[in-house]
Amino acid sequence: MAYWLMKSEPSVSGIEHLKAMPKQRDHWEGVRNYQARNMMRDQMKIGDLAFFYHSNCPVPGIVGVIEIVKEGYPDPKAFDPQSKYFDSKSDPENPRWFVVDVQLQKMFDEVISLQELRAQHVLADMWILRRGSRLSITPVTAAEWKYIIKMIKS
DNA sequence: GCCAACGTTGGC
DNA sequence: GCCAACGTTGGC
Repeated sequence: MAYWLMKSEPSVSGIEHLKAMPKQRDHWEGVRNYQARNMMRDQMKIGDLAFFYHSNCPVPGIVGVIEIVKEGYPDPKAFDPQSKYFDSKSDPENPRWFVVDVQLQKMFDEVISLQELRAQHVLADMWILRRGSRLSITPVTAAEWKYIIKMIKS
Protein backbone atom coordinates (compact mmCIF):
# COMPACT_ATOMS: atom_id res chain seq x y z
CA MET A 1 0.00 0.00 0.00
CA ALA A 2 1.29 3.43 -0.95
CA TYR A 3 0.81 6.96 0.34
CA TRP A 4 0.34 10.13 -1.68
CA LEU A 5 -0.30 13.85 -1.44
CA MET A 6 -2.83 15.43 -3.77
CA LYS A 7 -3.13 19.18 -4.24
CA SER A 8 -6.23 21.16 -5.01
CA GLU A 9 -7.18 24.77 -4.82
CA PRO A 10 -10.07 25.23 -2.37
CA SER A 11 -11.51 27.96 -4.59
CA VAL A 12 -11.83 25.37 -7.37
CA SER A 13 -12.51 22.13 -5.53
CA GLY A 14 -11.56 21.91 -1.88
CA ILE A 15 -12.19 19.27 0.77
CA GLU A 16 -15.58 20.78 1.56
CA HIS A 17 -16.63 20.02 -1.98
CA LEU A 18 -15.64 16.37 -1.58
CA LYS A 19 -17.42 16.19 1.76
CA ALA A 20 -20.64 17.37 0.13
CA MET A 21 -20.56 14.71 -2.60
CA PRO A 22 -22.69 11.56 -2.40
CA LYS A 23 -20.74 8.99 -0.33
CA GLN A 24 -18.13 11.78 0.00
CA ARG A 25 -16.66 10.36 -3.15
CA ASP A 26 -15.55 11.99 -6.40
CA HIS A 27 -13.12 11.65 -9.26
CA TRP A 28 -9.89 13.66 -9.18
CA GLU A 29 -10.25 15.53 -12.43
CA GLY A 30 -8.30 18.10 -14.34
CA VAL A 31 -4.73 16.89 -13.86
CA ARG A 32 -2.85 18.04 -16.95
CA ASN A 33 0.70 17.14 -16.07
CA TYR A 34 2.32 13.98 -17.39
CA GLN A 35 4.21 13.04 -14.24
CA ALA A 36 1.06 13.30 -12.15
CA ARG A 37 -0.90 11.55 -14.89
CA ASN A 38 1.50 8.62 -14.84
CA MET A 39 1.09 8.20 -11.11
CA MET A 40 -2.70 8.13 -11.39
CA ARG A 41 -2.68 5.86 -14.41
CA ASP A 42 0.02 3.40 -13.39
CA GLN A 43 0.74 3.51 -9.70
CA MET A 44 -2.22 4.47 -7.54
CA LYS A 45 -4.06 1.43 -6.23
CA ILE A 46 -7.34 0.87 -4.44
CA GLY A 47 -6.75 1.23 -0.72
CA ASP A 48 -3.88 3.69 -1.07
CA LEU A 49 -4.22 6.74 1.15
CA ALA A 50 -3.49 10.36 0.28
CA PHE A 51 -3.27 13.65 2.07
CA PHE A 52 -5.65 16.28 0.72
CA TYR A 53 -3.63 19.47 0.34
CA HIS A 54 -5.06 22.95 -0.14
CA SER A 55 -2.88 25.16 -2.32
CA ASN A 56 -3.05 28.75 -3.50
CA CYS A 57 -5.08 29.91 -0.51
CA PRO A 58 -4.57 31.93 2.70
CA VAL A 59 -3.29 28.94 4.74
CA PRO A 60 -1.92 26.28 2.42
CA GLY A 61 -1.53 22.85 4.01
CA ILE A 62 -2.93 19.38 4.61
CA VAL A 63 -6.62 19.36 5.48
CA GLY A 64 -7.55 15.68 5.49
CA VAL A 65 -7.06 12.12 4.33
CA ILE A 66 -8.64 10.51 1.29
CA GLU A 67 -8.61 6.93 0.04
CA ILE A 68 -8.23 5.72 -3.55
CA VAL A 69 -11.44 3.82 -4.34
CA LYS A 70 -11.11 3.43 -8.11
CA GLU A 71 -7.93 3.07 -10.11
CA GLY A 72 -6.92 5.14 -13.12
CA TYR A 73 -9.33 5.52 -16.03
CA PRO A 74 -9.58 8.11 -18.84
CA ASP A 75 -10.64 11.61 -17.78
CA PRO A 76 -14.01 12.12 -19.50
CA LYS A 77 -13.65 15.90 -19.28
CA ALA A 78 -10.77 15.74 -21.75
CA PHE A 79 -13.31 14.74 -24.44
CA ASP A 80 -15.96 17.32 -23.53
CA PRO A 81 -15.62 20.49 -25.64
CA GLN A 82 -17.75 22.34 -23.09
CA SER A 83 -15.33 21.59 -20.28
CA LYS A 84 -12.41 23.78 -19.34
CA TYR A 85 -10.44 20.53 -19.13
CA PHE A 86 -11.12 19.71 -22.78
CA ASP A 87 -8.06 18.66 -24.74
CA SER A 88 -8.56 18.37 -28.49
CA LYS A 89 -5.40 16.29 -28.72
CA SER A 90 -6.71 13.60 -26.37
CA ASP A 91 -8.07 10.80 -28.54
CA PRO A 92 -10.69 8.50 -26.93
CA GLU A 93 -8.89 5.60 -28.63
CA ASN A 94 -5.68 6.63 -26.95
CA PRO A 95 -6.58 8.85 -23.99
CA ARG A 96 -4.05 11.34 -22.80
CA TRP A 97 -5.43 12.19 -19.36
CA PHE A 98 -6.55 10.00 -16.48
CA VAL A 99 -8.40 10.29 -13.18
CA VAL A 100 -8.78 8.16 -10.07
CA ASP A 101 -11.76 8.13 -7.72
CA VAL A 102 -11.21 9.17 -4.13
CA GLN A 103 -13.32 9.02 -0.99
CA LEU A 104 -13.00 11.24 2.05
CA GLN A 105 -11.63 9.33 5.00
CA LYS A 106 -10.94 12.08 7.49
CA MET A 107 -11.27 15.84 7.47
CA PHE A 108 -9.06 17.48 10.07
CA ASP A 109 -10.49 19.99 12.55
CA GLU A 110 -7.49 22.19 11.84
CA VAL A 111 -5.20 22.45 8.84
CA ILE A 112 -1.64 21.19 9.19
CA SER A 113 -0.11 24.21 7.53
CA LEU A 114 2.75 24.32 5.09
CA GLN A 115 4.52 26.51 7.62
CA GLU A 116 4.24 23.79 10.29
CA LEU A 117 5.38 21.13 7.84
CA ARG A 118 8.44 23.20 6.96
CA ALA A 119 9.27 23.52 10.65
CA GLN A 120 9.66 19.72 10.96
CA HIS A 121 13.26 18.99 10.08
CA VAL A 122 12.56 15.27 9.66
CA LEU A 123 10.27 16.21 6.77
CA ALA A 124 12.91 18.27 4.99
CA ASP A 125 13.15 15.80 2.10
CA MET A 126 9.41 15.56 1.57
CA TRP A 127 8.57 16.16 -2.09
CA ILE A 128 6.10 18.95 -1.44
CA LEU A 129 8.69 20.84 0.63
CA ARG A 130 11.42 20.76 -1.97
CA ARG A 131 12.32 24.00 -3.63
CA GLY A 132 10.26 24.75 -6.70
CA SER A 133 7.97 21.75 -6.18
CA ARG A 134 4.80 22.23 -8.20
CA LEU A 135 3.70 18.69 -8.95
CA SER A 136 0.05 18.26 -7.97
CA ILE A 137 0.37 14.59 -7.04
CA THR A 138 3.41 13.36 -5.16
CA PRO A 139 4.36 10.17 -3.32
CA VAL A 140 4.70 10.29 0.46
CA THR A 141 6.94 7.83 2.31
CA ALA A 142 5.55 5.65 5.10
CA ALA A 143 7.78 7.46 7.59
CA GLU A 144 6.52 10.88 6.44
CA TRP A 145 2.95 9.64 6.59
CA LYS A 146 3.29 8.31 10.14
CA TYR A 147 4.95 11.49 11.31
CA ILE A 148 2.33 13.78 9.82
CA ILE A 149 -0.55 11.66 11.16
CA LYS A 150 0.84 12.32 14.63
CA MET A 151 0.67 16.06 13.96
CA ILE A 152 -3.13 15.99 13.67
CA LYS A 153 -4.64 18.17 16.34
CA SER A 154 -7.57 16.52 18.06
C1' DG B 1 17.57 18.04 -30.46
C1' DC B 2 18.25 22.81 -28.92
C1' DC B 3 16.49 26.60 -26.71
C1' DA B 4 13.92 31.02 -26.43
C1' DA B 5 9.46 32.46 -25.54
C1' DC B 6 5.52 31.81 -23.26
C1' DG B 7 2.19 29.91 -19.86
C1' DT B 8 1.27 28.01 -15.23
C1' DT B 9 1.85 27.16 -10.38
C1' DG B 10 1.74 28.63 -5.94
C1' DG B 11 4.00 30.81 -1.88
C1' DC B 12 4.38 35.15 -0.11
C1' DG C 1 0.17 41.46 -7.45
C1' DC C 2 4.95 39.81 -7.66
C1' DC C 3 8.02 36.61 -9.15
C1' DA C 4 10.84 32.23 -8.98
C1' DA C 5 10.68 27.85 -10.72
C1' DC C 6 8.88 24.70 -13.88
C1' DG C 7 6.62 22.74 -17.97
C1' DT C 8 5.27 23.17 -22.79
C1' DT C 9 5.53 24.81 -27.43
C1' DG C 10 7.37 25.51 -31.73
C1' DG C 11 10.85 27.48 -34.95
C1' DC C 12 15.11 26.22 -36.62
